[in-house]
Amino acid sequence: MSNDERYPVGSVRTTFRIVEALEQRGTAGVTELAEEIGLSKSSVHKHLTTLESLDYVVRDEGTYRLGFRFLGVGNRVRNRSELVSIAKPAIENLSRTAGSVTNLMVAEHGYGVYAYRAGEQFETSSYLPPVGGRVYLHATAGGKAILSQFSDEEVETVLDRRGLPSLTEKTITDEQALRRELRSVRDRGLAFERGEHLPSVQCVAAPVTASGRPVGAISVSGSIDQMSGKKLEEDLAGLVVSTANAIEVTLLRR
Amino acid sequence: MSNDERYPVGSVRTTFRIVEALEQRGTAGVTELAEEIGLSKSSVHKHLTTLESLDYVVRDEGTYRLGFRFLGVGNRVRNRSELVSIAKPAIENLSRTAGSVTNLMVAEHGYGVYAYRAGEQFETSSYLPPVGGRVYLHATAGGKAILSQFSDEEVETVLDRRGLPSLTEKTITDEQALRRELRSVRDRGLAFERGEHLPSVQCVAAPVTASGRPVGAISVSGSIDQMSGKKLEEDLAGLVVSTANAIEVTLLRR
DNA sequence: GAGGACCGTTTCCTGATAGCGAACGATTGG
DNA sequence: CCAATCGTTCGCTATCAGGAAACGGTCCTC
Repeated sequence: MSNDERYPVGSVRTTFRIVEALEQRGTAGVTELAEEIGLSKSSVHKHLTTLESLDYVVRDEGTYRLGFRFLGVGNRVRNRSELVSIAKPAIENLSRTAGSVTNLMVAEHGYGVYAYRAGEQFETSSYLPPVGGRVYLHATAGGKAILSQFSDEEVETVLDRRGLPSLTEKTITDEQALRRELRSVRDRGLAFERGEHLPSVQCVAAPVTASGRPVGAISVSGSIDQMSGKKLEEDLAGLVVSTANAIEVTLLRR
Repeated sequence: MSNDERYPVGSVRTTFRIVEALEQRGTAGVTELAEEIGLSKSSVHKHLTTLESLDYVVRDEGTYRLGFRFLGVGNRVRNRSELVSIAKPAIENLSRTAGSVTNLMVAEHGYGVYAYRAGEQFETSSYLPPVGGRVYLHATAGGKAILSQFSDEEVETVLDRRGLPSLTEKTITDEQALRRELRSVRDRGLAFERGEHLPSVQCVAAPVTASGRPVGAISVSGSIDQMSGKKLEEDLAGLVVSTANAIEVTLLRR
């Protein structure tokens, strides 16, 4: 076992390597997984047997796949979050008035995670990161909205961990440029995303804070031909900010 | 570690014990978890550190909670399922025409799992099992619809594993009575649930099969005062059956 | 403000075990 | 019909998962 300081229980790391390989492939066999992970067949088999007994993996005629139990855990995590339950009706409203996809993003481990989304039916053309999916904070409107409320040191920690990878030709990859952008976001209370994450996706977001700390961000996204110019920069921007404010007020009154 | 044949990698079982304890509590400390699981504080701490490095757990000021990463895994599992992607628009339609909550249930490890739900806004009063939640097959309309397509031996396997626990005073707890009920469900292609799972919930479901095997069930649920008599037994029943049939046809044409 | 109780964390040790290699049936396909 | 490949089983052994105890910090309490 790789005895990294960060993974004191090596076999847990192994198991989640297998889980993540299964997550990517959808369905896979023992040999296939063993080769991918670089483990012996027998070890992989032991892990799969254990995971199956725990109901996290389903054995289907000599092949394996992840079970729906993960869906249960994931939904429980989400439903326990006070922020999500408060933001849910708010962004559903926002989605209806804006006629666009709206998201709640939270930050975790230096990534942004889409915790909830409404109005998926408005976006049929372009591909959006799935709910629960992790994205880079520096390349998304919601991510920049959250980062803008972080201290300089906290931003530094995120950059050290995740870097500034380029996702499209418009992604901000220079740290000084990002710092400038974050100052502007902080001043306006608004973040825009213009093809920095996905080439044809535009986005506007506002941070949600509780007692001075950022707890998430509200965003509206759409394809580049759906929203631009005044609609994006004024109409949608105003809606996003007022929704974020409404959520903040409700968070206080809980 | 308990050296059960079914859990060849004991520490994986330990880790998921911790995950499930965290899932129930929402947030917990090391000592609390160690007492619950019956493990030493240092071991629990090692597991939590590992899980945090893997981004599945979040450390928040000396206390721990599950991360949203589980939501990502769960959604990926769901989105990979061909049945879900086909059933999704169908049960959304069904929900609108019926004006009720509709569900897609699949069977896993002898339990029923709600894989997808539409029209949650129609049900504000009574509590419904969450999406991803696991329920007993013998006590739910969807579960009985699925069981009705199982062979006698398969039903026996499920009963051996999960038993026939009583959930309300109307739950079927006698095996012979259940077998009779399943025959009736098979004959009609329809299953009803009248307070057998939750006292005030009524439900009607139809199985979805692919090449003779049950792959899931479509159901409509509502509180007892919303649906009963003719509405439940004729109108909704017909809609559920035709939706299930439509899904079966699409499954064939994939 | 001193004491104590509790917390999360770290350290060190040791018996249990995670991972390995090899062998075994079952299945497949040339 | 045999060769290849699959999932599975079986012992073995070096490793490590788990335990006990001590540590440093924080929060009450008196």
